[in-house]
Amino acid sequence: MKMEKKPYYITTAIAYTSGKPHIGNTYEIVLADSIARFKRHQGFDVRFQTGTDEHGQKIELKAEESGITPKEFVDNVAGEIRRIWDLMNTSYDKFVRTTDENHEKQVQKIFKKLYDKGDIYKGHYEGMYCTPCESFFTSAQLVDGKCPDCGRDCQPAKEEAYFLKLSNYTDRLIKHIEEHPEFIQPESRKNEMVNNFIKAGLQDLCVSRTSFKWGVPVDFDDKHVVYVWVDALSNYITGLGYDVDGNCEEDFEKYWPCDLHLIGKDILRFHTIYWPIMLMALDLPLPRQIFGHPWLLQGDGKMSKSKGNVLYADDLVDFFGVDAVRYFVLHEMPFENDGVITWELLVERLNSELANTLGNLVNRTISMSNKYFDGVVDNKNDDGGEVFDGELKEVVLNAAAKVSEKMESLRVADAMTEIFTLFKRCNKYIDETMPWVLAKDEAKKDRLSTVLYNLVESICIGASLLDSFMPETSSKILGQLNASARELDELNEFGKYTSGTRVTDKPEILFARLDLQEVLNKVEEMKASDGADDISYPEVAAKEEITIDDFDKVQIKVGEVLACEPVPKAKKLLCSQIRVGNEVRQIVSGISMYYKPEEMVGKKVAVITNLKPVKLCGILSEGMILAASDDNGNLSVLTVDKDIISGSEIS
RNA sequence: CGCGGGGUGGAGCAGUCUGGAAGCUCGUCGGGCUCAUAACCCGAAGGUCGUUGGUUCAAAUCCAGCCCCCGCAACCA
Repeated sequence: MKMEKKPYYITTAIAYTSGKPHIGNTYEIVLADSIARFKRHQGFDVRFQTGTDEHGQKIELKAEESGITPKEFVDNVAGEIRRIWDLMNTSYDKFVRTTDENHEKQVQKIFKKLYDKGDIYKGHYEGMYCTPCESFFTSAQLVDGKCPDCGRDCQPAKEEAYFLKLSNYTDRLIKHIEEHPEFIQPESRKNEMVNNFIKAGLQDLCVSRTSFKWGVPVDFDDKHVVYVWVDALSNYITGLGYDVDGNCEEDFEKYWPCDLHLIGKDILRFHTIYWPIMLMALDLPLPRQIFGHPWLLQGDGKMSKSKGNVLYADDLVDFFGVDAVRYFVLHEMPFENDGVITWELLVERLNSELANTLGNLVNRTISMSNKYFDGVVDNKNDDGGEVFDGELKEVVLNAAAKVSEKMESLRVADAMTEIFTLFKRCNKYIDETMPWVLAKDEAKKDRLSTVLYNLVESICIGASLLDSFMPETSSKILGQLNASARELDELNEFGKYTSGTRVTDKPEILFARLDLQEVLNKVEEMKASDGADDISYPEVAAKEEITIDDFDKVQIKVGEVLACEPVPKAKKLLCSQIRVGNEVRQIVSGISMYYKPEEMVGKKVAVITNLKPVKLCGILSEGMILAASDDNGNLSVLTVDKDIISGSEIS
């Protein structure tokens, strides 16, 4: 009788559809995919869900800028995201969109139910409000009492809003976390959540907005739309066919509670506090585990278009192939700390592990089989009286258990290391047994055949294990060996490869070595061609028209920088002494990221001289140096074209 | 004293929770081998584990102070 498969439900966070996902976003889905695939190999009935979060003001605005409807906008981006997920060969079972009709309907019902239960109540969101921007800010966010976005005045305002009451459930949540140590992973994050947020006292969560329309409407109060969290987090249950009224689909009964929510560390708070509380309010069981993975950073940390170091999955795939990219993000990411991805590192990994260790192993094994036995791999059971076979088999037969052990604690990178240990052992075995020497001795023919059989069999086991992480490579290898994939529980037996099978006579190179310099050159070319048709001029919101009299209120003069030094304790500020005519002013400017103090000295710059002095970081600033800046983090101070005496008025 | 993360051979990291001979990949040097994708295998050099002090028979690991780096927040007049 066949055992009923145990269900296993894994999700990624749903991706926000404000733009094309970069390699960091892609990391999460690949990580989830490797776990999902492995669980399937372990015999679980896996449900793997991902999707897109498509509502919100930002999307409403972006769509407006592009002159299309929000729905058209998110359809585009969601399609793009799905294309990349598919390109990465991820095996999700369900792609949920928060604009799905069913999702929206259930979100409304969830909202209503929580309202009826009293877990959601109507209140007021208070803060400083900028009318033109339709945005609330806390007073701390304001810049000199003005809107940080547009610089205009803000008024204290109250907006009607619905709130999720958290206090009803915090005790239960703390208890749950304490009783389920595996609930929040990695563990270092657990303490952060409990100590920093839960025990510090939770503020009720604002769950509706009236300031934009692109969202799920609150059906009993049409001024409001449901704000991000109730909408987005619900996807984990609506995607399974959850129904508030109890008419849930079979999938929901089968797969909920979720076994693993895989998310970025930045949204751990929402998943470990608000989401469980929502579930408690709905009388649903909590997910078993939430894992906040680290971030994949690019190059020297910051990514910016001007530096050209934003990496996208599809570009990387063009260069290296899907599995090399999967290998990189899965194997080169530290478990808890952020990882770094660069072209240099990718090339290095590709060459050393994939091309040298794995690709070359498969290639040399197949070549020898062809050379010595016309491709036929026979097990003659001749160990040549040596210990090497036993040592090889021990490593090979232990691999599956070791991989499983690592995967149990979600140590995906370590699991892959175990597989490569197997392949490295195979390379060593070749050196130990020296098939080319055996080939010269007719009497050693059976031994030679056995050696090659052992290699092929070992590679089959390794390739089968590799399937969860690099599915395409796994099937390529097995294809070349004319072998079929094996399930995990078949990997603890050596000798399942059918003796007498013929391997391919045309071994395909699995991973070609790449020359770093060539890759870097191509990357430059790519950037250049991207840049050519993609110069993005800064988009600066137009200000209202002014008269010459308005302009005349501003006094600008030429000032010569006499001295300049950094402001202690301030990161961005430089303090300059500037001669303006016959006076010397002290001016503080936020330019230290772009100019060294000594570079400033001697420059003749444009200075606004009749600006009300203020203190910045405790230092008096009597004016302002004019500078231009773009969206890509470049800044340039204005200087005079021909030499002219300091103090000259600019008009 | 804003919040957080980190400082381990030339580079990138693991090990830190649960003290007990300092490990992995790349690079360098030497050797072996020629089946293979200038690949593979073996060996070596190279680290007072940021710093100071404490606990201990024993500290990269636990405790306290300090220094430096990176995000975020704040200062971009």
